[in-house]
Amino acid sequence: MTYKTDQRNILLEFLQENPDKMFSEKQIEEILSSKGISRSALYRNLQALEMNGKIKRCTKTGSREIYFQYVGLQDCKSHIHLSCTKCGKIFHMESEIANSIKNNVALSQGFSINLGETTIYGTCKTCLN
Amino acid sequence: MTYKTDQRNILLEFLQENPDKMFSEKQIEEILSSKGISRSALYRNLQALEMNGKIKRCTKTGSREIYFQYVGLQDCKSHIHLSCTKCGKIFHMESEIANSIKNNVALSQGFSINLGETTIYGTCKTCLN
DNA sequence: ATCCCTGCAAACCTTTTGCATGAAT
DNA sequence: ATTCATGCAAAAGGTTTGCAGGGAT
Repeated sequence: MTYKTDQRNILLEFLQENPDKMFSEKQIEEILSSKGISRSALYRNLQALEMNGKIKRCTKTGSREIYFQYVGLQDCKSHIHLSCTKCGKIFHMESEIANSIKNNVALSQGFSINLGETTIYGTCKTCLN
Repeated sequence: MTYKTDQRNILLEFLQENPDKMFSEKQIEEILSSKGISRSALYRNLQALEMNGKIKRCTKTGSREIYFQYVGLQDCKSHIHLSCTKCGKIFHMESEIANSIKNNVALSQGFSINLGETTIYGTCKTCLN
């Protein structure tokens, strides 16, 4: 189905080494330009990674740019994502908390939360200080 | 400083009437095209509204588009939205439940939820049957 | 009268696509 | 041998900008 290529490895390794940081396409291209990866390959691979749920695209408040963040390290279908609107980072909510919220909402609202699809917006611990 | 124009009123009224929903620029343009607003005016006014903190730009998981959401109403800042992915309806979570979730997440994750900005996805009571 | 806003079109920037070549399987 | 990915360049799409005319104050 998919072949392993140098360009893919370069991109994946870079993203995996920086799982908590956010990069715009521009930044990624700049950083990886020396390693030999064309813009079209970059776009195509970013798309593929997004389809596979390995990366997420998001925005920062105040910025008009789109950022990518690696979220492939955990099983994202059983977690709620916490997205900080200040710095743009995405965090995984502990699954115990997520499940207790799910049960709470199911009981009180009759609404069944799809954990993997929902993102909660707010301000993260670091940005609160 | 700023003048009140027909175009601005059209856009603002539209957004205020749909405070829970997210619209792409394309959608807004399509909806408002009949009312007479040019694309450049739309872009400029969206930018201005964003600067004033009246609207937010955000992304949907899986979509490559940018969406705008009106967050200027006091009312919407105090509740979480529940969006049913089956029928598309949007519900307002009871504020008691929303607040208990907010406190729960603050304590356990150190993350301060912005209630008005977050939408939880899942299936509503009616669609579960 | 003095700004500011609009609409148009051009410019600009970002992303996608077609195609031939080369690599992975 | 077949299939897929790449790089290039062109095309397509999205956003910004300069400017002249028209409104808002």
